[in-house]
Amino acid sequence: MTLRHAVLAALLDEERSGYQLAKAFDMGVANFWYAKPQQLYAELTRLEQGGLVSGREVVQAGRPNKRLFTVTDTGLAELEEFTAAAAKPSVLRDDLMVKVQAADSVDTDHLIARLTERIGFARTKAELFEHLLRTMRGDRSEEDFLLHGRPIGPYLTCLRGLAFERGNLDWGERAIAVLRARQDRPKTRDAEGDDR
Amino acid sequence: MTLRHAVLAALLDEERSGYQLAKAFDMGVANFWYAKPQQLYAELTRLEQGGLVSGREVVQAGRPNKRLFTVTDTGLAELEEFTAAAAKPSVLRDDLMVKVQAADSVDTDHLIARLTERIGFARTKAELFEHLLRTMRGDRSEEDFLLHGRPIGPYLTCLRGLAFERGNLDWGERAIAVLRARQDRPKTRDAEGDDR
DNA sequence: TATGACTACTCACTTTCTTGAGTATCATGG
DNA sequence: CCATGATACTCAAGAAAGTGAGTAGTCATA
Repeated sequence: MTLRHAVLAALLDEERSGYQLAKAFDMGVANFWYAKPQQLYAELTRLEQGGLVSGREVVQAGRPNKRLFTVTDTGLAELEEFTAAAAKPSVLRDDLMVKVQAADSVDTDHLIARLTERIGFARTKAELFEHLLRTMRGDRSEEDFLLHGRPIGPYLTCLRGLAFERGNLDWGERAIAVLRARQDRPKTRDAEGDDR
Repeated sequence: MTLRHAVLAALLDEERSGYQLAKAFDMGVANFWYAKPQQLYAELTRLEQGGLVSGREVVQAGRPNKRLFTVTDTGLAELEEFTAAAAKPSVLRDDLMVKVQAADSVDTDHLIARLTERIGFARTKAELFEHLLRTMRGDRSEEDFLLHGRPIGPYLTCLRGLAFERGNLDWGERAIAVLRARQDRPKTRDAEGDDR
């Protein structure tokens, strides 16, 4: 039930509409969580019913009206409580890992294709994060921003996101190099005969 | 529906019982996926019904009998197909990120406590992975293993797991340092009054 | 003038994940 | 001799997450 808290956290520094949230959570700009629009609208409804956020209708000319949501004091209290409780250890849960785990039994070219995809994706995201970080800190240095800038939460999660994507990148390149090298020289020494 | 494939991948290099799988997936030794015992038993049943794995009863003295599962050719084909399809971009989905995202509105000491927990956890896992890697490669060097050793899949995923945990570690320490420094000097310069 | 793209959102449904409880046997230690 | 813990699983229920399809108006492009 963390989507709930992720939404609260996303509304903290600015009131937003469901649609805006949807954009952010879908594009992965919200580097700390991911969700589909439908989930967000549903969650916002629940949060509003529970009094954790409050929405106000904004009438717009030339486009549909929208509802902007803000976190209430109850919502803040909920977040506080959530933070006070132990976080569950994060686990990597990743399609690509499963595929690589099966590397010995599966077509190497396919695998390299998947890794290449991932590298491209990681590179794009890394650039996006770098851009976001620059935007957040404006003209000051990173050290300066980390000490005095605001909001610091999004900056820190963005840093993690960036490191994560760089990790994807490095690992992906390494894995491809390894798989290629093994492809060129399929069997040597101890790898003779069998496998499965 | 990737648990399905994760189970197949885990059965590749050795036949295993549901119980063994459960241990591995629960402890996070299976660094590429995570699942509860009940899920695994359920999944194994489904896989067997679909003919993707086959189980054989092993009668044991002094303890309950168990069923060991192997991947069938159909199962291998399924994995192959799975690998051929594009992987969905992995996303960080992590309680702790949500908490840090809310850093500006939430108690800093709580947050530091959560980060400290995570660091401890990451350190343990990193050591576990290092140990696993050493065990897998035996007395040879990493380069040597990467080129000639087997199975290579688990080694590669383990490398990713290790890098990931090191990333957690570094980031966690950085974040704590930042939060502490800001706590000591809560408002300076540009941070007065307003924010963002 | 219709085609697609963007804003803004809703409904209904399915799959997946998580939780809690329960069964049964054997080995170990106090 | 009784408690604890490991092995080896099953059943049932619920919460969370994900999917597909649909509505409806506006705007720019072709």
